[in-house]
Amino acid sequence: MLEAYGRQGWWPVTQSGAAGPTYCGGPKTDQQRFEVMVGAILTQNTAWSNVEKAILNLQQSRLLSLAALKRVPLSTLAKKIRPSGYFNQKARKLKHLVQFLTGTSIATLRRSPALQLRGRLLMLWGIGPETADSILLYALNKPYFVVDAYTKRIASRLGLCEQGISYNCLQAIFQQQLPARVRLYSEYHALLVKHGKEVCRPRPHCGQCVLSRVCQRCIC
DNA sequence: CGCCAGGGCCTCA
DNA sequence: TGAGGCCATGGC
Repeated sequence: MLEAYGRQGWWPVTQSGAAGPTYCGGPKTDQQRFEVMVGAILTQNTAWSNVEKAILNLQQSRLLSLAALKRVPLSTLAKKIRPSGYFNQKARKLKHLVQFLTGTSIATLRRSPALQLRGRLLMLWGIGPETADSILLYALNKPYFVVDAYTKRIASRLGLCEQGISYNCLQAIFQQQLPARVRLYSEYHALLVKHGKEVCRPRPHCGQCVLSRVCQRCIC
């Protein structure tokens, strides 16, 4: 996939001066780390293009910061993130994230033990395993492999697992087979998303699939 | 028009 | 623990 698609440089973040999101291969500042966490919640079961609209709204309203999100009323926040869907739920989820981050600094979070940190994230209302691992990997640079719907679909079609495999089991399969390196996990997940979006779709385009040689579902 | 998108919570067996 | 309902917008 890397040969076919090239480096993805996830997670996409906005950059002052740039028109759209940029892919710089990981967040450089606490502001970008915070933006990754917000995006991780907004993109739950939602196309990223819709998340971009919501993040742009937040940015133009000067709401894309911890302090601003703390102040803004829930109903106002919900209106701003409307394009990302599930906006009432997601507004509440962002408030819970903000409450969590108010207790510590991002620097402190990055220094704390990864396993304990994951547990604390999972305690938050609105953060499940995928969102927690996205935050851990892409915002805090902890080596957790992110499993999503694309990952499950591709892995099951390849014959690596059953369709109904649990999150933790599929994550364990990847983590047992790969060295625990942040850059590797980041790029691997991004490539799976790219492949799942464009080729290994619900109705797969096996003719253009670079994995067809090793795929059990391929009829070619 | 229907399907799908980088889930998670709640309820009920 | 697992299946099912619910949350909601926008692109194709």
